[in-house]
This record gives sequence, C-alpha cells and structure tokens, in this order.
Amino acid sequence: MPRDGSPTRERLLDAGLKLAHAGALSSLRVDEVVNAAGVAKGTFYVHFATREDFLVALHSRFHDQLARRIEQSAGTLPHGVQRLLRGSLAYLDGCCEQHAIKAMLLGARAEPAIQQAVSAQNARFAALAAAEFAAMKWPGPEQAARLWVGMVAEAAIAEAEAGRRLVPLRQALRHFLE
Amino acid sequence: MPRDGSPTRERLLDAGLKLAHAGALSSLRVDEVVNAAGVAKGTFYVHFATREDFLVALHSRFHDQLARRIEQSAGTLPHGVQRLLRGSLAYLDGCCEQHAIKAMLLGARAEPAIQQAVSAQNARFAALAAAEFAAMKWPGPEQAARLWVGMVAEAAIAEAEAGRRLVPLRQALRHFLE
DNA sequence: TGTACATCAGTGAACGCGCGTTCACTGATGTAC
DNA sequence: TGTACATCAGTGAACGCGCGTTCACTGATGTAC
Repeated sequence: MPRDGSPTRERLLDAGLKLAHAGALSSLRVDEVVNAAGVAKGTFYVHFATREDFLVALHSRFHDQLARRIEQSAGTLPHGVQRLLRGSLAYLDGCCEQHAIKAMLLGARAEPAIQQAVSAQNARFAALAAAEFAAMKWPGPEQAARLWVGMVAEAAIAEAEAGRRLVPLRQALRHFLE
Repeated sequence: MPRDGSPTRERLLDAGLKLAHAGALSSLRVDEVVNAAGVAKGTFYVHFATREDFLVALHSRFHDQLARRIEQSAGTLPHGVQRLLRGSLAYLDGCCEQHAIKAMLLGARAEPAIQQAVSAQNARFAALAAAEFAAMKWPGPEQAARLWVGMVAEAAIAEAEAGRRLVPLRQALRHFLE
C-alpha cells in the first residue's frame, strides 16, 4: 500500500469529499468514487483496505482541516468567551465552504463503521471548548462544552442547508452565552 | 393493505423499534425485523409498500409519542422559561427510556429516505420551543429555538449513551438560559 | 344447517441486482551487473 | 550503454453474496342462498 501522501490517494479522497452530500455517507459507493476520481476500481483497493477505511480517512482529513482552522483563528487570545466565539465562528466559516459538512456531521455519526472516529472527533472539539467554559467560570464546563459543540454543529447544518452564512443564527448562538 | 391499527403491523413496528440501535437506521434489515416480529418475510409487504415506508412509519410513531409526552408535561403552564425547561426535561425523560433514540435522531437524519419526515419533525419541536423563547423576549426566537432543539438532542444522545439521566448535563442545559 | 364461493392476511421460496472485493495481468520505473 | 530482472501502482473483468421485492399459494373467516 502506497504512502499516505500519494497523489492518487488524495484524488480518491477529494472525489469522496465532492460526492459526500445530503447527510449520506452510507450512500457513498466505491463505484462513484472511482468514477469521480477517474481511476479504475481496483485502484481503490491499492490505497484502502476496505470501504470503511476510506470513510475513516475521509472523516479524519475533513476534521483535521477544520481543527487547524480553529486553532489558527484563536491565535494568542486568552481563554474565555471571546476565544470560544472566535473559534466557533471559524468552524462555521469552514463548514460553509464545505457542502460535505452535513454528511460528515450526520452521516458519519450514523455510520457504524466510523463511530469510534466520530467519538474521538467530538471529544477533541469538546475539549477545546471546555477550556473556554472553564475560564468563563461556568459550573460543569465539560457538560457545557459538549452541549455547545452540539449547538454549533446544528448551526453548521443550518448554514449548509441554506448554502450561506446565517447572521441571525450566529447572533442567537452568541446570545446563549450572555 | 390492512388498516393502520392492525396487530401484525404494530408487531412489526415494535420489532423495528427494538432493533433500532447505535444510530443506525440504515442497517435495519427487513429480515431482522420479520425475524424479531415472528412473521414471514412476505407479511412485511402486506403492511408496508417498501422498506422506506416502514422507516417513515417507525420514525413518525416514535416522535408522535414523544410529542404527546411533551404536551402533557407542559400542561397549563404559561409560556416562558419554566415551560421550556419542563418540556425539554420531559423530552429527555422520554428519550432515556428508548435506546432507539440515537437511531431516530442520528440515523434518521442520515437516511435519505426519510429526510422529509425528519425535517417536519424538527420544525415541529422548534415551533414549540420558539413560542417559549418569544415569551422570554429573546431576540430571534426562531433561531434560538432551532439551536435549543439541537442542544437538547445532543443531551438526549449523551444520556442514551450513558443509559441513564445525567443530572450535571441537565444543569448545564439550564445554565444556557440564564 | 349445510354448501359454494369470495376475500384477504399471512407464507416462504425464488429472483435479481447492486455493490464491495478479488485477482491475474500490464506497463512504467528503478536497480544490478 | 545495454540487458535482465524486480518492484509496484494501476487495471478492469468477474465473482459472490446480502438483501429488498415478488408471487403463486394456503387457510381461516365471512357472506349468499
């Protein structure tokens, strides 16, 4: 199996991202992916042991990119409500550009194959948020963080459905922190 | 096709509810359902035109029961934060008893077959919540309501995973309204 | 009351097809001598 | 520089099986006369 950075492997993942839509990772077919990537079906199995492996890789890559974006946006801000909002909006901006977000948030959670990866991903974002809630002196910062992540995800799905930023929704989001 | 209240039809739906777990409506097989219900495979198609129809019926029945529960709990309380919390906790209590909740919330949204039914269901709960946010004089009550429903759903999933009520999580939920 | 016929929920073997996976083969690139 | 061989990403036809759907049939219940 070729190394991770292989161009063909990337092309397959790119094609998967392009095809992931409408909350349905489960309906992502190997045939579709190889057609969109313009490679033979066998090539798929040169790079991924199974379809499940492919889905996990797709999911990871997607969220790794988002996580980088969040970290960059927060920069050197001190922990607290401003940093939480900055990171959350960066997340929403990142999602807006990705029509695959619905598949990644909903489809992924429903796909038994990658539930472990999804749990890890949720824990990762929740941990980021928990630091902010702790700095804000909220009681039960871990619980608040988990709920906050759920709420931001709901906002991301709404924006993905609308296909654009929803400013009133973002204001409502902020209002829950006041 | 027999009428709606047919005992066999109910047995099939009961079996489906029992089998729906781990967020995976997509992996609910007709074979599994008829085995669990103790009827022949052909009987399934006496009562449902397609597998999709069955999933929609399962989803509706589940949420109708929850909705009834919420309405009863709210009773004659005036609109406002107390009524919102009362209804939300009733929702969580109802979910706790149903291990199928994860499938219904996550699996359903990911299943293209029943997305329309899911949207309608979300709108229904959001409308209930919006009335409360409006009474609470929140700006953008519809937006707040949508986010709130997402947050409560996240709490429901957490409790379903834990298999019990999570009091600190419920306190965190309340804290977002203060 | 008894006989013939209609209705219809229920049955389960069989069908067909979609789709993930395999595998023998190709052809380009690299290495040894 | 040329020849032989090894490596390995890429190919695509073929396989096999899981699963939704069909359909000819059964047997119980109801109705007509």
